[in-house]
Amino acid sequence: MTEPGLIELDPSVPSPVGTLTDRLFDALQRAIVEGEMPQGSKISEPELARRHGVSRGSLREAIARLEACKLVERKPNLGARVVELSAEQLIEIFQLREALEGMAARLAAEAMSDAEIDALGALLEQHGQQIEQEQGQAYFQKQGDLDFHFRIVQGSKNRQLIELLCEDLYHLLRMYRVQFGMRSKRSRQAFEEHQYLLSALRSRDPEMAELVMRQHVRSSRRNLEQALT
Amino acid sequence: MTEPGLIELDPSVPSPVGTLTDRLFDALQRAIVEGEMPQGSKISEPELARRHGVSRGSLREAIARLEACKLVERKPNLGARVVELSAEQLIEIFQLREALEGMAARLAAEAMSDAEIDALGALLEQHGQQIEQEQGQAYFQKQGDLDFHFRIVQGSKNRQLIELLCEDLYHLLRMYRVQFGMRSKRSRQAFEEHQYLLSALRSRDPEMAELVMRQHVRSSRRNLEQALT
DNA sequence: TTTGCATGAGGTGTTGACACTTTGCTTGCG
DNA sequence: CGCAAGCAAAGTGTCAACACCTCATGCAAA
Repeated sequence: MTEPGLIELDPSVPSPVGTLTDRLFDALQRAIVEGEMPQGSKISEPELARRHGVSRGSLREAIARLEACKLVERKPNLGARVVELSAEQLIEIFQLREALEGMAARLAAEAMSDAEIDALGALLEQHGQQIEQEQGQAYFQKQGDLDFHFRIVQGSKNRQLIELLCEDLYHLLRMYRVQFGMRSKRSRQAFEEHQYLLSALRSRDPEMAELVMRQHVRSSRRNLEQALT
Repeated sequence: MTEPGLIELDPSVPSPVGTLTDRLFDALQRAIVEGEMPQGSKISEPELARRHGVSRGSLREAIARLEACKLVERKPNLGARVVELSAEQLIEIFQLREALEGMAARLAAEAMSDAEIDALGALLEQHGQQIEQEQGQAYFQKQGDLDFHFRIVQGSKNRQLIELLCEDLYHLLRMYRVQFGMRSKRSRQAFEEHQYLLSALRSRDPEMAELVMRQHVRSSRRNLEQALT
């Protein structure tokens, strides 16, 4: 009954965007990050495939991508397991971040447009108000922290950096945050450091931007190391 | 006729180590890096599967891993292509290296054992002799350069760094080297810089090690930028 | 001649089934 | 009673076939 040249847009079925494997990957990534699939739990391909109503082939491709993101580990003939998060690995990731985001800040100081920097300033102002009003809401702060770092990385305009941090590492980080229930009390100090970084960007000072960002990430790491021992 | 408890080791059939997808991945990775599959060339799944004598399912899993390594790009319903290498991307990769290997050197200055540092010194001595004798053989030098950097990264003892650099980025780098036919004339200077780094490691000076490594990578990048314009 | 649509071939996305490996349990022997 | 060999069930690795999409070729109409 549908006109052959017309496209049906049914809002109740939210456009099946992308391939089936893509959607599976997104769903599983979210499930793992949110902790719905516990750390170290075994992944049974037949069961998962049945629960999601797809075939094992598609599922296996999605799992392969998850493996590339370091969210699952697979051993030949033994199957896949959700990664086990250790304090050591978290430290290692923060060392990575110190190097990568430091470089991102350095590049951003030259590559970001004035408009982007202004938008970043607006975001920070908003964060400041949130801190004033609801000091208990550490969750939003954490999300805001990631937003801030996200924009710096985007501002570097370095595609390698962007993909590496935004499509792999940040998901891992969110997973740690959710599962360790991390809600640090340095939100005020972090907010100040963010403002220092904004100043460095406004001054178009790459050296200073990198220095501040590295110090910022390093402080977070030290704070973690203390909390984890 | 074979003893049930004995394992047959037939040298003519070089031990089918790992899964079929693993071997396919290795073979394709090599083929792409060596340039046997030209940049930007389309990958026809049926044809490749037939040429390697495997099914499309296994091949697709291997391709998915190659995509994670940034060696191929895939668009839904359009298929996979070998990546196109651009000068801009190469620059971006060197910016990544500056940050990552700088951090690796910093960590290595504290984490490497004395024995590892001594072995590194021996390797450098060997490189020095090669430079004296056969100055035309830039190929071995390049391989040697990668060996050197490889050991530093291993020495950082940071698993995230090691996997990221040694299992993904260095393959991309080798691809650029092979396909751009890069044989720089800074091998003597690079050799000197390697020796400075060794000194910093021997002194157990993380700050200095990072500084020297970053300067080293930055010099390579500048040299490239000049050669590519 | 040019534009537009239909049609076919090739290729990708997805599926269900088969073969081999691992694992836990059972069974028989020391 | 303990232990090793073997057996069965579940799970992974691999394959061949089906469904849908894309692109190119050719035909028809303006």
